[in-house]
Amino acid sequence: MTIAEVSKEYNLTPDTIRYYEKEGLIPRVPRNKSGIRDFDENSCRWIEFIKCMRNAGLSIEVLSKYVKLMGEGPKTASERKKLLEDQRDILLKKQKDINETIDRINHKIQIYDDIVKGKREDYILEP
Amino acid sequence: MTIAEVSKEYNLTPDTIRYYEKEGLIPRVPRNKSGIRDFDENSCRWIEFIKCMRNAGLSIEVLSKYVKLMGEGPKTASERKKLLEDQRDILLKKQKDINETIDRINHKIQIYDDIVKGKREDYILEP
DNA sequence: ATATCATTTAGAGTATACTCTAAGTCAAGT
DNA sequence: ACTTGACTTAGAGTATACTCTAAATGATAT
Repeated sequence: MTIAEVSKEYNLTPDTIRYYEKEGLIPRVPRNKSGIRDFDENSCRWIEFIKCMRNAGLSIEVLSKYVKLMGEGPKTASERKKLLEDQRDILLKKQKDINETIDRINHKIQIYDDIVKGKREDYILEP
Repeated sequence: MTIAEVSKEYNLTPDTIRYYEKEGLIPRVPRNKSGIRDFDENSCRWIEFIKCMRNAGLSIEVLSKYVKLMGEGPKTASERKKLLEDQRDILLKKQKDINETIDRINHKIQIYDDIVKGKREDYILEP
């Protein structure tokens, strides 16, 4: 698979994919004789995995560290576990923050709905 | 309330608070005769609100827009409602992404736990 | 009166994560 | 042979959100 195909498949620009490889977010992608990347299934799985993690907000630095540990073999398993636990805890916190914010926003939407329908007066400058 | 007190109360640096005011994330804070900010209850409520929104990931640009609309009075109520609905939809998507990622991470943690306990072999370079 | 300390501003600097540019290589089509 | 078009690289540029610096001002303590 060429970088253009992978780009389309995962909706990431070729630049981003190359950047991810350079930063070590995905292990070295196989190349053909002229040095052009030829993504195999494993590379694609990595890209999908990294995209998922990035969508949730994990940093380039953390993901790079994780891939590095993967490359160092079984002896890093417990360190990888710790890293994932830390990131999960951060995501659980983020989940809480987002839930709280959604609730507040929904409450405000309700108020604006009332205002728009003339059932309520608008606020002044209060949040 | 001085900026130092507000900084402590909401765990934001004075620089960040000044930056938020400059970018219009909070309406103009009252000043004393020598030009020093003297945060009243309304300013504090705004800061708490903005902090909550920023924690959930709403951008400076969007929040600045929202505060600007607030300042323009009741006629912008429906525009504000639309803005909040858009942001809520983004947060709902983010929530989904995070849930998916937490599930995947938990699954991996389980696998690493087995590996660390010698119940399973480590993977090679698969995500 | 003077030193100390918090505050103010404008504007420069930093971190993160891309995104673009320029110059070059290579395979395929005409 | 030559153009086209996709790919390559290093490195510069951009967007976002702070964070720091420097110089000035004002209130308080000695």
